[in-house]
Amino acid sequence: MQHWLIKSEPDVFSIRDLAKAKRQTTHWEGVRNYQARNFLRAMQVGDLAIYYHSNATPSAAAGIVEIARTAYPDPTAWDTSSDYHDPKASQENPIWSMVDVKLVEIFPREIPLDELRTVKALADMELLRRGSRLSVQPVTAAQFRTIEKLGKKSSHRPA
DNA sequence: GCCAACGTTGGC
DNA sequence: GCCAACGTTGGC
Repeated sequence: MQHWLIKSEPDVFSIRDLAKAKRQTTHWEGVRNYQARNFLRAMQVGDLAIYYHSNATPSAAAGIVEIARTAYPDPTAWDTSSDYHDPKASQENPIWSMVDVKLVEIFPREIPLDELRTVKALADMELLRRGSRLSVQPVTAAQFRTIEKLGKKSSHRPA
């Protein structure tokens, strides 16, 4: 099984919006970067992903989702009324892909970016690289487990 | 809202 | 194929 990290701006679609969605599942539409798209296409049903809130106050790892459907054409690409419209895309040549993701859990405690940066086990993560903008990225199983554990911790204080 | 870093576009 | 100009991302 593979592990991933996907970014969403909570003002656009937060993990709480996902919790309210039908079957707690949504289409991961709107990816318009080739590297990110190729990662979407590599996803398998059952893969797990960290749900990261970008452009947030603060930006933070917010929970976990699982891949519920492998990549298929993203219809917003050829929808002229969509914010994600791409004039080069069409039904015959979709160009862009999306997957379906299903909520697994909202962390009891969000892990802010500031804190992620202090964790040695996460030092090599793409997310933490200076200038990194990739919205869909692989993480190692070890990195995934580290973030999962941090999310369960109630606080920094001893229990 | 600012702006650094990055990806894409298009002229040549 | 180079690279300047432009648009976007995302932290702050």
